[in-house]
Amino acid sequence: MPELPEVETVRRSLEPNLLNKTITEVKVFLPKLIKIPSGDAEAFGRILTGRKFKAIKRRGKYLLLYLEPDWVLVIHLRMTGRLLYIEKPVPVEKHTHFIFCLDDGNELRFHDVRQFGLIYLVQEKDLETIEGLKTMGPEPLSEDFTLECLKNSIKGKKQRAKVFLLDQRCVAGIGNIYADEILFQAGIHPDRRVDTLRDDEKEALWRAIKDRLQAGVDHRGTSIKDYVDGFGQAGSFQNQLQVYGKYGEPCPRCGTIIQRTKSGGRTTSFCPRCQKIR
DNA sequence: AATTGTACCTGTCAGC
DNA sequence: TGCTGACAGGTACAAT
Repeated sequence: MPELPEVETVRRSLEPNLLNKTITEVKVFLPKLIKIPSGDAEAFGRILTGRKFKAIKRRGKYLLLYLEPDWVLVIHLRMTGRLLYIEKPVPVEKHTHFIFCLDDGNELRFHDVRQFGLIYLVQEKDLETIEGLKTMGPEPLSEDFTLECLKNSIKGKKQRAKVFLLDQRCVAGIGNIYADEILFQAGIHPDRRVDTLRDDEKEALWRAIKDRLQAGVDHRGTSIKDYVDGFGQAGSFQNQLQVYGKYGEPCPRCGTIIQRTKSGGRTTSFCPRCQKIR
């Protein structure tokens, strides 16, 4: 589910509520989601209890909750994960797998219908033991992500454009929705090999990556089924989508029927006229 | 080394 | 009203 804009929206909604709060109790209902320390709910709860949140960050699609003095609770929401700050008494739902009780009397809950979410508890010096974080590509909304940076990332690769965008080692945080929207805006066919892109096309791709992800953040994410922010609020970027999930409908730019294919095992929607393979 | 397939789960929706 | 199969914002791992 959540891609960079959704995870960033969750981060922003949680940050003011968690900063300087202390965890008073941890309830674990599904230990298998704890990857480090592997399935160990007892150690997980023991280490977290009594610790205070000192920073709430994001890297790609990972949320990084920093605790004093040097622990990091790393959470990946995968497809259907939700992190919710609960202020009023709410019954524990069927798919609530973790509850972090806070010293303000409120709770942080992790909820995940499909149970794909991943949770790690590591010390700061060990963040790189999380393979996905260690190999993560550049952060696309940072100032460091220049056109040159994208060109460097493309260098030596022969992937098709859609697969390239979905590969977290190439660029961080892009998933199936934003990949389709980025390629449409850039006018690039999803099956185009990245090593055949001209300079002007690389620049269009770079601009579209920045523009579509920023637009997603500005609209507080895309809520199609499950995604909500830390307050349970939906985003609105689903109203701005041009091609994602719109196969069979006319292209908003030229009216040609949007086609559907598979790239890297994922359903892909694109306009065969605006996104020529060339 | 790079690519493709499969596994992990539950829920929803279309078609019969 | 079932039942079945396809599909869903993702990635880790095995197989090729």
